[in-house]
Amino acid sequence: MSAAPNQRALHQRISDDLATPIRSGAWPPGFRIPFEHELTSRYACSRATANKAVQSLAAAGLVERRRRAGSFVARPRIQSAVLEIPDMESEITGRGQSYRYELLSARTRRPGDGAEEAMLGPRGPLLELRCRHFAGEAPFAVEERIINLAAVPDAAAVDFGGQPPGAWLLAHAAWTEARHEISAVNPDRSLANALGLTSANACLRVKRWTWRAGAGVTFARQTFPGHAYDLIARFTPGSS
Amino acid sequence: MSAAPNQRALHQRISDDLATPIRSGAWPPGFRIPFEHELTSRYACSRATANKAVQSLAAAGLVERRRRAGSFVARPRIQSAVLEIPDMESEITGRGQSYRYELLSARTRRPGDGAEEAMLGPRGPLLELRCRHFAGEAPFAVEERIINLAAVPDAAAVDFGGQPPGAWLLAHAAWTEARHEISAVNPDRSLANALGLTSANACLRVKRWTWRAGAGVTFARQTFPGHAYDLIARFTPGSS
DNA sequence: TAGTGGTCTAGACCACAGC
DNA sequence: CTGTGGTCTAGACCACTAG
Repeated sequence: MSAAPNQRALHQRISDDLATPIRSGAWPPGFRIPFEHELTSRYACSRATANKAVQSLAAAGLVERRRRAGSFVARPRIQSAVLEIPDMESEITGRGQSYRYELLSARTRRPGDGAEEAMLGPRGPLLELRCRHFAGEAPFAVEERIINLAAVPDAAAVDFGGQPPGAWLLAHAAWTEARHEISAVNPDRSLANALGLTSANACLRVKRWTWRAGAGVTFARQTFPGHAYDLIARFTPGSS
Repeated sequence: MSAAPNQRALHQRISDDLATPIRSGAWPPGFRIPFEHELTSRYACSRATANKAVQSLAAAGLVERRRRAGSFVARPRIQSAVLEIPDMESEITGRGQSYRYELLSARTRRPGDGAEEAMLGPRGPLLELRCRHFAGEAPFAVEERIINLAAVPDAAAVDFGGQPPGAWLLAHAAWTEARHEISAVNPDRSLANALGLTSANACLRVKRWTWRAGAGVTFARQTFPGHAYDLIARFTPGSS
């Protein structure tokens, strides 16, 4: 006995056994799941193990625990979901299309007073890039990016004609916090032109700021033709 | 000794103490955090407690654990973020604007073969609603909704002129799984009219499907004027 | 007040990956 | 082979709350 998890830890098995009827709906919200002491006898385990199993369900939002009362199936709340933000290249190749990347412009400049870059906080000289991603022959997105060279000095020497800034940054600039804003916009003339659209065509815009240790690392504004791209968000309580 | 967590559990304190230098960036990705046995002596606790502290950081994605090697600060991966999906009313009142709701149409019909409702799976008679949410005097969103009466029979008797379907469903129809799609669209004439726009104005569209026990509960398609609404998504590793 | 979950311990064996 | 994390136990005291 004791640790002998050939396949699956016991606490994991208990947790799965409890999660199944919850996810299937067999145990409705408010249903009282077995007490820990019941689990200890049912599974012939210590209470620490039973506790770990139920705790993990609570952490996943599947159950709510109340002292003296027991643990109860939680009502899913609609307030959040996990948004998948795939890498541009894998998103495109995942659809079976060929991926191509093109640098449109690059320049170094001093920090300005735009609201978007101001969210990065104090910043040094900035590398400003404009590039385009293709899915097959069709433009898939235009990406406008600002890199804070004070936070990522190495970026100044990189040739972003050869690789997308997102890929390089992912490998070379760790961040600790990120924020995204998702909106629908009518592209301005320059953007519409780069995407092969008119400004009457709705576009999906994703803005992303990343910080490290409170200092802004980079800001990206990606614009997708509305007909070409959907963001997917899922919420399955307790993906564990 | 033993359980005496007046304020904060010891494992929580250890976890916080470790998370601080990670989040601040003082400990960079790849940095080896203290071994469990070091924590047991530093905090005068058992290994189970130290383990629980570090485990929670691993669950939050802040650290990666490797046998025989130790636990290391993880590199944040960009692939997902938490999307906040606020309730329509609280979203509007949260901006200091008054909220108003209006039912445009309601009818019961047999299931059809549309792709969106087909995602709900097998379904009985459907309640089809069309309604409008206002922020102050301005239309904020049009919501087109399908409710599977086989899954939520009570909905047939509800007066949705008085309350938005989302609010009623939240209270009366639990779900176990949800999926969202976010896109940018040009509204058709009817939609543009309801929103006080033209079809040249980009709109943000959120589609949401919810299921319970594998059976489709409801489908909602919300359309927002692009200039009026942004979705926000955050990723801060280990919000614990 | 009784009983649930919350937390902790001191020890143990095991699996596995570095060395 | 060594040492780390992974897991487990048998017991304990405490905090909170439902009744």
